[in-house]
Amino acid sequence: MTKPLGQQDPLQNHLLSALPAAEFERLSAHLELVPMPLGDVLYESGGRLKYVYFPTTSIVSLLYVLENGASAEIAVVGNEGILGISLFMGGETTPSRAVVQSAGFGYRLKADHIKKEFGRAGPVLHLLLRYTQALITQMSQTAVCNRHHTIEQQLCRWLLLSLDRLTSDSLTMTQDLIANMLGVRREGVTNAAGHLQRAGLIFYSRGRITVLDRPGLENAACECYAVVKREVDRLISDIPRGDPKQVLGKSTSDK
Amino acid sequence: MTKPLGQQDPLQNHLLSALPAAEFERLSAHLELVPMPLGDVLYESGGRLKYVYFPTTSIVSLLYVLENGASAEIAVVGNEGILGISLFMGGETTPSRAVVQSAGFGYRLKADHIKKEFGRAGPVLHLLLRYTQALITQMSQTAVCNRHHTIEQQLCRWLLLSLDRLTSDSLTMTQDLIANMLGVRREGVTNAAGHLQRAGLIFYSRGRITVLDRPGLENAACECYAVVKREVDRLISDIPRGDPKQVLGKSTSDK
DNA sequence: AGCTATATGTGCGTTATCGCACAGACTTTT
DNA sequence: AAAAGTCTGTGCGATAACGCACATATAGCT
Repeated sequence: MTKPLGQQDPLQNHLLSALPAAEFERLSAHLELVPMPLGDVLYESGGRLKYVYFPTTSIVSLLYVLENGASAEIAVVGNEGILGISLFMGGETTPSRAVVQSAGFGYRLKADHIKKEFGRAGPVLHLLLRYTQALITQMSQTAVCNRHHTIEQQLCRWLLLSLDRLTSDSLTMTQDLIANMLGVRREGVTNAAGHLQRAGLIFYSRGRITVLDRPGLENAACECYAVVKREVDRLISDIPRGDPKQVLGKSTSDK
Repeated sequence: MTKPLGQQDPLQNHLLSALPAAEFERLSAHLELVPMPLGDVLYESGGRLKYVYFPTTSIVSLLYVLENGASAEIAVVGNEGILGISLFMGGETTPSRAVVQSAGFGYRLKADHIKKEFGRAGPVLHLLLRYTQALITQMSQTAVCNRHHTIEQQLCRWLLLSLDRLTSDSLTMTQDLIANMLGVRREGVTNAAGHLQRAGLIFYSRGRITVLDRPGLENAACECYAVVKREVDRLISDIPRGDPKQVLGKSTSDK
């Protein structure tokens, strides 16, 4: 299911691939390929981080867990991003938990290395901050979405966000797990998923969901998906490899 | 109601007051005192920012607005913070709107100045990033809160967060406006507020809310308030004036 | 083939919130 | 003093999601 080690490449991660060659070389010496199995907890709420992670073929959920055990996903991070931003933001810890939602691989980098690199105040810093802003957008949009949209709309958004971070058009995830991510009942997901299946948008069976009609699914999703995607594209994906001007965001600046 | 100009001081803002003297001197030459009247829109969704704002006696809400006009507050910023983080994060714009929720004053700084200061990669950068992380916590906690807690719990959280950013124990805000902030119906707020009043926790009348029993209110609030407060304290307030070591977050670092 | 885990389907009463309509109370204006 | 505007209270049916209980279906194991 997951690609063999031989096919892994740090450049599959969009942040790493957007770095100028010099920066990438410096970092790549310390990048360590790691398998990221389903359910793996990269960091726990309040825990001290030892690494940052650059997913390549895996997807990771950021979860907030309440005292009573209830939880909700506040963002999804895949090959477009990085995990462990609190390391370079300066807080060292966060009240969130990071759980691998879709098994795959990623590269990790020791805390010291990312901090040192960040301290150079060069393209790496600027790129990571741009990504952080995209992440902030995703979190905010999730907050609004939780307030105003139905389970079905949110399920569509969630499926699309997850699929965008994979190469395949199907993903391995039980309705029970999805319910945990969305912070709703499993039955609620069953209802919504059943509805989407009867509408011919998806097909699912025992923990495997396949998207049959992507445009239809986008149509059934709330605007939140588009807002998040647009912002990630604007802030990250549109940066061509090794263009430090753009990475620095100085193209229109008046230095 | 609001303090006269003569009583205003940039050091009322916790970020500015946490800066080492040298950095503060450099910035203060360009700080411009501005009144921030109720309802003032500091920036619009997608709009380009000309300034960052450091509130002193005002409170500002970050709102996300949906296509159908529905909205929800994702964070509150007062004298502990700064508005316009997307300027230094590199994105230039955000999909959120910033509205003055409680009239007062603040200091603003031209976009170029904050960017230049940020580019020095010194204490200002590190402090602003720490604050940004606190803001991220607030946004995330809001997302979970929207999912799992009742209107009454959220109202308590909101009141406490707002009060912490004022010197007084009462605030000027109609239930209609609060409903807009929380993204719920006005009647829902009326219900919850009536309940809190009958319980002797607050007193309100035509747009003026006074907290009578703060411990009681904290008790009626969900944990989200405490989580956000703890994180802001940890990341910002606990930094003594002009201790660059702490601001840089290097006290435990292994340079 | 049979057993067991796990995944999904369904029904039903409960609850929180919504949407709407309108009544009362207080403030400001004229 | 009257009128107009604003803020708050209340009632009622509709709806979305919840909590729980249990039925059914499928995959994997022995």
